[in-house]
Amino acid sequence: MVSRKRDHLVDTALELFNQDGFHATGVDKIIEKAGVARMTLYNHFKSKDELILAALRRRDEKFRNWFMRTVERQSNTPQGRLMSMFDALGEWIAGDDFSGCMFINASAEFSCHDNPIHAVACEHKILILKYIQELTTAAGVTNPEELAGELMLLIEGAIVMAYVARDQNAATRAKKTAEKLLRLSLEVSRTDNGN
Amino acid sequence: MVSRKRDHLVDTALELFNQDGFHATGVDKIIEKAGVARMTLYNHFKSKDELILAALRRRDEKFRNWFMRTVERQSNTPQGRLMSMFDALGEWIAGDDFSGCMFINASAEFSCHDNPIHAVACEHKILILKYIQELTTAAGVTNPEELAGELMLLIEGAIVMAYVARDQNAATRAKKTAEKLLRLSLEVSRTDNGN
DNA sequence: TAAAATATAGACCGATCGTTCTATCTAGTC
DNA sequence: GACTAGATAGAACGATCGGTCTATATTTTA
Repeated sequence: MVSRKRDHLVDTALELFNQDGFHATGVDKIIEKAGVARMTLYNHFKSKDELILAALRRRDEKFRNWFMRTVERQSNTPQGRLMSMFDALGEWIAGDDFSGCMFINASAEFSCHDNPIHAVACEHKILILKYIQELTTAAGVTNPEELAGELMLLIEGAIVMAYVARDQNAATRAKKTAEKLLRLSLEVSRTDNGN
Repeated sequence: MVSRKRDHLVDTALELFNQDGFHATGVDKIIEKAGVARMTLYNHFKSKDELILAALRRRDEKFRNWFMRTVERQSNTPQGRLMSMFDALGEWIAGDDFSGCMFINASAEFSCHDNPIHAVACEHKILILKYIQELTTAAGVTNPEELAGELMLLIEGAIVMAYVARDQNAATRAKKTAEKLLRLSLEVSRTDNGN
């Protein structure tokens, strides 16, 4: 049996970390909100850092699942899905509980690259990038990795501008730009085939 | 006379905040590294938050000055300068003391948008964007605001990918992408003039 | 129903947090 | 040389931090 207390603890911590940050969220607040005894936390996790890691891993799983499912529900073609990414992005950003990207935030608070917390954040970004690469490859462009890297820059940039500078149009602008870049990649692709 | 103690305090705090983050940097560490008495800090600043604000304001001033000076030294034409932005970006990212963008990091730790600290971060991003808009306008494209917004996304995305995911090529990729977008904007511009 | 595992409340730990106070000392001004 | 403003070291404040311990209660499993 997988402990429901443990799950609930991770979910609660996730919410608080997302809202207020990692250092700013004390253990006391977490156990109080979770309605759980202090020792229950420490029986499931060696330390607060371990709880942070567990929360980030859950976040990674939930977010990527939601992202991919949303993208793939909105469109059936690879090209369409590349564009749908930015609709999902916009939906996320417009949500009430949007507090930026938890992994960017985690990296900000745990700057040392050797820190496992930073490593999990790094891994998350790489997994997102890999997913985009799958889509660009399926779209049949000749430079799938290049295009994926470009779209990744747009996504991360939009997250930052939406969160830090409260730019309401960040996702829309990113999408428009992505359309231009996709079109360029397809033109190159067509040219190559025509040779 | 402007207090040198105060200046030194701000510089020291700036360095520590950049390295280790805001919550993780205690007042004790700051005064110890600055070689200054505790009350000297509290005579110049009402609170740690005020010191954080002062540090961020100095960072904004120093960074923007360095950025604009570097860009304008490297090229004389508006178009060249738009591209030079990404060389400066790459130089910054490759530096030993690169710990991501302090303003993104500050936003991560002080998530509430009403917080003056978050507000300063927001202002910084807007000022950078305005500078890019000046360059795109001078470059004579028909969509200067649009292009500036696009380039801003690329810059912020590159910062994030370089810091979170340790992407060594983020600035280079951003530059290549920027070249494509600039070319598109110039083509549109030429087309418009030709009508 | 007995045994084993898990959760509970709450006291307690030492460390650190940001902040204040005091009393002494140093530097610059008249 | 007297006065003033600023800086000093260091004790002390209450609050909170992450983490441990214990003794009791609840649940799960056999």
